[in-house]
Amino acid sequence: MPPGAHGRARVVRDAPRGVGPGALLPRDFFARPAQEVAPGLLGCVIESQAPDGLVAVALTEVEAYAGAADPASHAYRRQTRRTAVMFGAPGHAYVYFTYGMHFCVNLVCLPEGTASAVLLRSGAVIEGVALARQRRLAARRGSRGEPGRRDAPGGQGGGGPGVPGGPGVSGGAGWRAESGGRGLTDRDLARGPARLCQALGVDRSLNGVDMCDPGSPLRIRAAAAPPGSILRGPRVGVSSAASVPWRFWIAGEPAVSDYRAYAPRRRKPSARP
DNA sequence: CACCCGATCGTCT
DNA sequence: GACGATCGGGTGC
Repeated sequence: MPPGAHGRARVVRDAPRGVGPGALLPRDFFARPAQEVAPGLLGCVIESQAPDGLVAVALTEVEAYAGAADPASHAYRRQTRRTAVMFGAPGHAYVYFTYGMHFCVNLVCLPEGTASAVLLRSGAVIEGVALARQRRLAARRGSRGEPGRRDAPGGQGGGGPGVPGGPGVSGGAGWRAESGGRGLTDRDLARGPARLCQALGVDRSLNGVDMCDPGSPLRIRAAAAPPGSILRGPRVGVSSAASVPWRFWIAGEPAVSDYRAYAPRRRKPSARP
């Protein structure tokens, strides 16, 4: 069973009418419910313009969150300081921090005063691959000790996984970086919401930025997914409304999260005497 | 490959 | 005081 096969179903969507490929998506594109916007975002390109360079990612997987109508949404109960951006104007980025170490980014939908958003889950890096890889590796080091060890020579002797001429899904995907790219394939650069943010250099400082502004550090350009390529299924890691099929992805794309049904974590047993 | 677990902290109850 | 819209490393089959 391929990733995300659970509950999959084909989706027919309306292409972003009147928006030529490469143009920034207009704000009114986002002034609709997230579940309508979401499939239209697949194939579109997120551009991150930072001092250290440009990274562009073509979206392959997204999830819709319907605010007040959706128990799984951060905006389900009421507006808080954290979720304020979701209640603002459409076309802006809602960035949140989770698990004490990761960022995730959403695109705000519906007009101001109402909350709805699309979580960007995965993408394929189509520009700035070297920078994206550098950021991913840096984040990896930072999260877990091991500060030293810069490019331990060690050689990748051992019985490396090899995988020389495997049936590459999209050409040469799957090759590892020569130095230090231990196990980090192109496919994994922006696969998963937190990894996507790492690759793009997205953090708290970008919360609220306007994705429709050409001068913004984070922008989104129109592009089409292959016709008939969009599938949908339940959202990942969602504890409520788990059966709502508001996760959308591009069929056959390597850069899509593995499907994991929600499972409550076990709590640390209280060591009481 | 499947499953388990630890890291780590802002947010809400 | 719990618990995530997660990730990555480890273990064990």
